[in-house]
Amino acid sequence: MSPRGQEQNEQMRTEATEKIFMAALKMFAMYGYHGTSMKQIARQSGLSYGLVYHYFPSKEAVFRHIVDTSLDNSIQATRMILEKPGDAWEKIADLSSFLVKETLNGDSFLYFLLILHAMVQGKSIPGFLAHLTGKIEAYYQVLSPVIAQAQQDGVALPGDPYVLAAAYFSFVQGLALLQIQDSGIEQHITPNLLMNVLRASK
Amino acid sequence: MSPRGQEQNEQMRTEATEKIFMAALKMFAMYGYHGTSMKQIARQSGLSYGLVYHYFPSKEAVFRHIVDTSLDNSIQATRMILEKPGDAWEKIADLSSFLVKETLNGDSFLYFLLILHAMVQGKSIPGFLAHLTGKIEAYYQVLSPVIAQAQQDGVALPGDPYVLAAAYFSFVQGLALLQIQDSGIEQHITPNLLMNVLRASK
DNA sequence: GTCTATACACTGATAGAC
DNA sequence: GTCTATCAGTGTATAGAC
Repeated sequence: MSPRGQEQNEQMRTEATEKIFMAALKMFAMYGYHGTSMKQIARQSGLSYGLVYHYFPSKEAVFRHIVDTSLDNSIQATRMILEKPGDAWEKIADLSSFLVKETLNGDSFLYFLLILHAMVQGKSIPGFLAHLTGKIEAYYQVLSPVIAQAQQDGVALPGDPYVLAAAYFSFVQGLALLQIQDSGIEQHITPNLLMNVLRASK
Repeated sequence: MSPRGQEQNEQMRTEATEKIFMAALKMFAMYGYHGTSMKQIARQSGLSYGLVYHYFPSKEAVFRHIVDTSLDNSIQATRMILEKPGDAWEKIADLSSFLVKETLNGDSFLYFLLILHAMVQGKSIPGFLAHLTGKIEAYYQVLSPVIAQAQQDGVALPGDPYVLAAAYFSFVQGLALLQIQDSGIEQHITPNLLMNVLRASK
């Protein structure tokens, strides 16, 4: 049999995939699917070109994996914030704070940038956009019941909670676009401004 | 000299460039810069491959021209709406109505899709993002004085009008993203929802 | 598991006939 | 002005040595 233990083998495997994941996330988030080459990913990861193809069958498979994982992580983080105790509007305030501070300026900014690229370029990858849209709708469904509660409390706008959730996340994506421009304006975006999309008029 | 009259020559020229423009707009708006090839543009325009290069020196030149023209048209349309008589909040209502109805669902939807691609892929075209950001800031400057007036009227949120203008247009771009998903939600977005980003709390 | 070398299709751009 | 043919470079993916 192999002189390497099974667990050591496993470790090499996960280490390599982790390196590929981080490199691909960075490159795809910055330059998009068509703007990134497998050569760039290999170089960024520090591994050889062929090794990337040892772990992933194609460039598209890498992209799908990165996008799926990023979305799942984002949804999970959102779900945890909304599941904490407190009234509906407080939860929305917490989420908005998280999104503006942590996500738009912090480390997980790459996630939102990646989703941006995925949505915009989804049409050119057959079957991808439908898959992506399904995942994003799961996002809406996490937020909409909280919005419905806030409506009952009289603090959120009337209207279909699902539509409002979609509008809210659209605004978040729009703010990620603002971040790309790097004009300094994004520093002045407050959680309050984001919450305004959902706030009742009077 | 040439058997063709000068004006006839001119007409062929403008006809061809117009065809290239429309084809490139459609392709770039749908598939982005890196996702579109010159072959596709030529095919879509109905002209030959070589002729595209007769009118434009490079793919990048085509892209820059399309993006610049689209942005200029959008800014011009916005300026015209905001210059009409009426109080500040009415102007914002008119603009929001225009953006939601005409732009996000109408023909000029391609413009916003194109800008989306341009911003997201701008990093991979040297010097392009800075140029683009400059143009978009002109956009903000058209809207911000109207917001300032609405603040004096007590109907708009307090805060830097320029930042609010940036947030407003970010939301519009976010809604264009929603349109890409084609889930039907975008049909339920109202001008009122868009205006909510700027509306005073109470 | 890791690497280098290579096959093969496609892309941007050019040349040159008409 | 319009077209086809072609070049040089790059991209994805694979083969095969270690």
